[in-house]
Amino acid sequence: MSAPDADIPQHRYDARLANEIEAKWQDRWQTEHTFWAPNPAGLLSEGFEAVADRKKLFALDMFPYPSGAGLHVGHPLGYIGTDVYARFKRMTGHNVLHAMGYDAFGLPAEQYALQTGQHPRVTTESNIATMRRQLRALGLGHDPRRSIATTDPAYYRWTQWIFLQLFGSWYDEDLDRARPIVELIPVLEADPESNWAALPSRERRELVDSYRLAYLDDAPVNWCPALGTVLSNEEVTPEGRSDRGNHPVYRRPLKQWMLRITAYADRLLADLEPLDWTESIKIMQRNWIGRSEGAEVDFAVEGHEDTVITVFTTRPDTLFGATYMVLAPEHPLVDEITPAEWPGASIGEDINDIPASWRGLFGAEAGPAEAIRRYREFTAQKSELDRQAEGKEKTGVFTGAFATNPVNDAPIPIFIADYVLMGYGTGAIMAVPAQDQRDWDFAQEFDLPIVRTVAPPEGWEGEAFLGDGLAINSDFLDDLPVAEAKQAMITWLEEQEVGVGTVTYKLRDWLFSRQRYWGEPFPIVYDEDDLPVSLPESMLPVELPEVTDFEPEIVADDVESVPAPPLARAEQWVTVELDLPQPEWAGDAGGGTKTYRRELNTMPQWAGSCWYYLRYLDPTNENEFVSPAAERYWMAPGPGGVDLYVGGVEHAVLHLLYARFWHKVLFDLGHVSTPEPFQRLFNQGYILAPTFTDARGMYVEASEVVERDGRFFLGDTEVQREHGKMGKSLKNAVAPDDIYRDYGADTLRLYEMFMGPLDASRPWNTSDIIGVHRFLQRLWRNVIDEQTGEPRVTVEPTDDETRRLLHRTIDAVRTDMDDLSFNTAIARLFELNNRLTQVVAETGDAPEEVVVLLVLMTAPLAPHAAEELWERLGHEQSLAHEDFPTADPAWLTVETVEIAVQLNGKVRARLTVASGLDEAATEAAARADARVAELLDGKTVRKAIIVPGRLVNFVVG
RNA sequence: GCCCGGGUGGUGGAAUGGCAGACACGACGGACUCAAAAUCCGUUGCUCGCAAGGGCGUGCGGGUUCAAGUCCCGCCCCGGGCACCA
Repeated sequence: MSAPDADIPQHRYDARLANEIEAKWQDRWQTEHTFWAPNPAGLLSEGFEAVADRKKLFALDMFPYPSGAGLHVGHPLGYIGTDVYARFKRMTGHNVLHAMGYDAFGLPAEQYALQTGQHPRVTTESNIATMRRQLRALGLGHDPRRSIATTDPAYYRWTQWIFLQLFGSWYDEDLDRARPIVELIPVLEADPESNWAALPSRERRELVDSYRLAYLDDAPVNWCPALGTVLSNEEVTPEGRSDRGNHPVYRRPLKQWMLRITAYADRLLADLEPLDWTESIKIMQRNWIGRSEGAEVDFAVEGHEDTVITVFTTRPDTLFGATYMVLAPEHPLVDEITPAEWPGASIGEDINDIPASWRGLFGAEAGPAEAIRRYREFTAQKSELDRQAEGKEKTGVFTGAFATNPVNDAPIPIFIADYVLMGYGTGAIMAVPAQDQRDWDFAQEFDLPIVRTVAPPEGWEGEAFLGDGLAINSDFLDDLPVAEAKQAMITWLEEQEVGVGTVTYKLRDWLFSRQRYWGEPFPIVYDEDDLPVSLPESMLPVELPEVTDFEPEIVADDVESVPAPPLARAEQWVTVELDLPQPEWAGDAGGGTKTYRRELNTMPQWAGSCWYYLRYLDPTNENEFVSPAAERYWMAPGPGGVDLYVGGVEHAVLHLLYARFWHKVLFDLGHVSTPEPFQRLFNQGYILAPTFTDARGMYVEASEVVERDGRFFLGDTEVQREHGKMGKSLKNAVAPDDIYRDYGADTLRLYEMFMGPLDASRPWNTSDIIGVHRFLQRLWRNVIDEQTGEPRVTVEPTDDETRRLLHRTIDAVRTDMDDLSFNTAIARLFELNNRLTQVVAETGDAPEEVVVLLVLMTAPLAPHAAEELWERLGHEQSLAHEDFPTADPAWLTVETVEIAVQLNGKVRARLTVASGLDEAATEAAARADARVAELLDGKTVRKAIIVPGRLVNFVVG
């Protein structure tokens, strides 16, 4: 770059020429529709006959959010990987679908609107344009007709339609699948408990609503009054404040839309097994679903004949060791069971009969109710951070009530404590300190009895024993190992009707509404009874109303204030006159034109990304979300689903779980033909880069830091180097545009693929880029005369050795490409090209038989340069659909091989022998070698290990 | 704390239990050049040795095996996930 232009040959492959070539081919691919993937039928079927006999391949990237900051070089790693794979598959007999769309709803555009008054749609469209430009410059082979944005009404119309499918169905536990809601009515009619026939219309609707896969519930949400919105858990800091603005965030119940994902817990778990995903992602999903087998046990409360407290336990076998009980502080039965006075005090005995610690931290004198009230106050104001900092420190308070242990009728005290969570199991536990460490810690703190019911191993000096052992102190369970004891206890509980074997999940139903503007409106209105009514399909899409003021309604910064979603500001839109048909089963309610109130919440950002891959299949269909023909063609063959899905591990749980859930609902309702959406999932690594922090620990702009003698400076101040994921927040982003400018897009593609295996994170190092750039330059120079720009190839056959390397390379590159091992594929191409460079140096020309195949092999990785070489070699058509080279088996064999000769496992000599020798011949050849004979001289060979073609190991005495 | 990944030259990385370090960057030497850049050729794990040749070497300590980066056991460190889930 520093040399004067006059010194550079006009046709050298440098950044200038690369940019020219790249712009040219990006235009040609666009005008020639090179990457249009034909559907079998319908609007996008043009050209299908030509590929009808090919296999389909659906390669997919995780849906990007078009950020205003533009891309950095870390973003496209996965996109390049899928593009290389897609191009390779296109050259090996596949009809390849590869497209890119934009997950464009979401908070950043809305917050930008708050600051500037610019409508989120304007911001979003501008961001999408920027991202399209940056991705186009990478030469990605996407079908441009299939590029969609979630914010497009023609797209979110179908997101709303899918919501209507969820709203319009229920989960049949007997058939273990979702069914249309109309099929619920006969079930309710047949159920004597439902009393269906006698129910008035409103109660029928409420009953049916309680079965829907999309239902309304009072769910606790992260409500931030200062920002006027709910926040996702990710947007709340560990201190319980808003990530943006540091405002207080409160947990408070609000009526919210919920999706019944828990109905699918078992299927989401079981169907994970056969998928071609990494085990670690499967484990993360399994943990998130959190299936636990155990039992529910009913405990009677002393003095309250009609009250039972149900606990969930995974260890019913330890019931004899349950010496107390704990409820979550907010458990609904707490107030009911709490007596007016501490036991003992009421009959004139000394209040001090109850250990002081049981009576809580404050307010003991005023009785148990006050002690509980104070404890609840104390736990409510504890932040998440406090709770973590306290670690095992257990707090709680005695309710004053006792329960009866059903196995031995022993009275056991009932406590409340914040180590029991209302959100899991039944919100109540039987505490077994001998077999549970948390219960042990609590028992120590509160001087509660500990009864071992599983014999710990000899010499056990630990506290709670969680391992397997024989039951003790457990009457009819004694001497049974844990698994058998569990089963025996469950049988007993069920016989006595005081418990039942059951399964519990950590997975919660999905809170699906947000008090935001920039999201999909719900296709729901409310009638005069405040019950939800779905809008008919013909009214879709429900378009976002235009508002000019995005400022949320700032209300008092306290827990009680009621949120007003931004859509409430669209006053003309909020109410609507409609004549909506009532379902027959709802009886005589409604009908006729009425005033309805619209749902003012919007859907969360996950909604659009739950099904975008299906819309890629048939993006312009105005009658269906996807045509059955297109869906079956691209999704159904083989094991079913997307053939390759590449994305970051940050979506290991939420997106992948939500999308699988929606897919299963659509599957149950007959809209898609496979139970799982993504057959093969591949997680690409991150691009890391050095970060620099100043004395205050703040990140400084990495590009402005200079190194001097191994130390780093920003101006005159020294800064500390660390490493982190590349990104705006760490101020270490490298823009792809800079790399295009200095080297070209092919070099960037090749570098990102060469850095290391696709699934590993790797540090960005701009100085390494020159290596892959040199490869392209050398390849170019081997094919093209740098002075004239004309090809310099010969039809003369090459030498046998080069030809063998050529075919070995083809063989290896094919395997590597299939395995997504692009870094080793590139290394193979380097080797072949280096050999070609030697041949050119020796003979003055490049043999065409090598050049043609090398160019084709390079094409998936560096497509622009390969296309240009291909054209200059005399081809008129793009090589995108050419056949990838096939190795000739005749040239994969070698005449001689070098084998190692070891003595006692150490290599002492190497020798060249004919290939294909058997063991005896190999040993004979080794012994015949002079050097080996010398080594073996005077030694006794006790054993000889022969690995033909590899090595001989003489074990000598 | 629990559950996953991962520790290989100066650097990124490569190796179906069978010759550790392919390929690339960097460094060093050479050719070309007035010179530099670019390009091309060579050397490059550490170490002892003039050499021939030897010793050591894949986070640490053991083990299995004719043979271990790879398999087993016990640790250390780094990255990620979950976290009072009964």
